[in-house]
Amino acid sequence: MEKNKETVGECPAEGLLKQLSGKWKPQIFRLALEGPVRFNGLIRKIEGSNKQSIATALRELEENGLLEKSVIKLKPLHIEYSLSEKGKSLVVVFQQLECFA
Amino acid sequence: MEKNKETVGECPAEGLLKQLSGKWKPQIFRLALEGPVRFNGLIRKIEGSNKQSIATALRELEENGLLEKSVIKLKPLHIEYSLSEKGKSLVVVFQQLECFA
DNA sequence: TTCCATAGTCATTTTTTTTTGACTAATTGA
DNA sequence: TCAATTAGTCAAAAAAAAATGACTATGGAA
Repeated sequence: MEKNKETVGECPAEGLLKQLSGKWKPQIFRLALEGPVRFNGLIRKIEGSNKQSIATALRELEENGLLEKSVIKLKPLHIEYSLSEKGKSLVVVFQQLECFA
Repeated sequence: MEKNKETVGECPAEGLLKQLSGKWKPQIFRLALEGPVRFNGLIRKIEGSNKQSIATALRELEENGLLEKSVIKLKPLHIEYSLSEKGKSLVVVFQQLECFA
C-alpha cells in the first residue's frame, strides 16, 4: 500500500494574517478605520512606538495595498495614509476579530 | 488651548492576531479545522517545518486555548490536538480571512 | 533668522523568533 | 530482540524583527 506523502501547500489566510501582524500594524490599521492617519500623529498616539517601526509598518501596509499614501498639498502640507479599497474590504474581518477577542 | 495628548490603548484584535501569527500557526490551525492533528503528522504534512517549531506552536496554541491536547489511550496510543470551543468559534473568522485573501 | 513640526532615512544594536542537531523515553511491529 | 514510530526536550546558532540615535530636508511661525 502506498504511503500518503501529501504535504500542505499554502494556507490562504496566512498571507493576510502576515500583512496584519507585527508589533504595530494592528494598532495602525485600527486607527486608520477612523480616518486618515499621519506619521507623527501615529508616533504620538501609539505609546511605546518609534519612528523607524512606524515608518516600516506604514511602508509595508502600503506595499500590501491596505493603505494608500497621499500628499496633501494644502494648508499645512502633509502626508496622509488612508484605507484603500482592499483595506476597506478588510474592515469586516477586523471587526470580527475584535468580537471574538 | 489644551493639547490633545490621547494615546491609544489596546487594540482588541491585536491579541487574537498574535495568537494566530507565527510562521506555522496558521497552517496548523487550518489543518485542525479538518480534524484532530498529531505532532509527527504535522511535521510530515507541513513542508519545511521542524520538531521544535511545531512543538512550540502547538504549546502556544494550547496555552491560548485554541487547541486541546488529549492522550488517546487506544490502539496505537498517541496524542491528539483538536479545536477547543474557542478554536471552533474562530473558524468563521478564519474562513473570512481566507475569503478576503 | 531661528526654532519647531513634518516626514522620513541610515547604520548599528538589541531582542525575539526560528532553526539545527543531539538526546530521551515509551510503544509497537517484525 | 531490533528497529521504527511517537512525542517530545535542550542548548546553541542563525535569522528576522524591532529599537536607538544620529542625521536629512522642507515648510511655517515668530
